[in-house]
Amino acid sequence: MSPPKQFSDTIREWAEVFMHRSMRDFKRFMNDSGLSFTQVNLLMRLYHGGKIGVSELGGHLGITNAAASQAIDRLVKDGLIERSEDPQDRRAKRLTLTEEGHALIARGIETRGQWIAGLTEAFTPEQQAMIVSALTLLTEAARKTDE
Amino acid sequence: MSPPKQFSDTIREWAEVFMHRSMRDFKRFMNDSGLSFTQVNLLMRLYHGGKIGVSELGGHLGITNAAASQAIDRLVKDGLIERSEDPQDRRAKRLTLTEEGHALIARGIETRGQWIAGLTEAFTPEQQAMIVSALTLLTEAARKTDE
DNA sequence: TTAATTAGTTAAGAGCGCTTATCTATAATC
DNA sequence: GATTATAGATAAGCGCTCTTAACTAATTAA
Repeated sequence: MSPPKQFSDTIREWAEVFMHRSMRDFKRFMNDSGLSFTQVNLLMRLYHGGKIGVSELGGHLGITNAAASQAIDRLVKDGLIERSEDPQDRRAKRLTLTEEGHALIARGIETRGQWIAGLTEAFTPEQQAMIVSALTLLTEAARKTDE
Repeated sequence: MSPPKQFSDTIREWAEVFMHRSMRDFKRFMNDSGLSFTQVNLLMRLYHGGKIGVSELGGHLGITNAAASQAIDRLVKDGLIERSEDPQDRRAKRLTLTEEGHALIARGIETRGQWIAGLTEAFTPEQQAMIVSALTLLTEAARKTDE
């Protein structure tokens, strides 16, 4: 097999397996936490950081600011988000994860991490080191494209 | 930093960045295709292969057979799934992706693959080779745990 | 200071996706 | 052949999530 073909095949297979797995993980997380896809998405965005308002958050999620406001409402009631006035601009709201909300997402990420860690257990230390190097490169590159 | 700490940190960071990115990808795919999370999940399961019935499919998705039946109904109407009688057991249904359904999911996987491929472009050939090796190992290991 | 803009909320209504309960049809068991 | 079990579809109903439209309040521009 020629090198470029091997390269794209590898990536495609990886994408297939991991997309499939990711769906299962998300579904499980949604069921366990009782949250919708949009809600998890929203919490994730807040976890990822950066000041963000209601409308902008809705924009990222591809929904109207009305829908975002309602979704946030429910998450505030659930105690996962805190919504307070922005002292700089009293029209705007500051959205932050509560301790509980932060812990919830952290747990989700941790669970996913454990799965990967479990995958690598059977490998030799050399292989594990290689995987760590590769994932480090990919993570850095992904962070850069995150704008 | 001690080696084991570095290992778990690498995995956790990777999980964080890629979970975040995966959510965005799924959301975009859902919006573009006009499908719900459950529907994409369902199509993905069929794409992944293996004979599977309505109830079992629902079980995998964590929903009742009634819900699965309804979801399938909509996908059949959309022309993404074919539902035919199983000649072996006429109570059961054979569920298969139509050409259109298959192409839709393949396109989603392809898009994701392109993103990864784009990430690696900036790397040296040696780094790319390492990433390919690492992903190959991870893909194989993940396939094994997929039962 | 008045007018226009911006951030967010609220209200009404539509549709989706889920549940339980009921139903039909086929298959397996006695 | 009669009973029981299984696969799936259908119905009624509930709650969630989205939309558009109208609203309040704060900020910016004229």
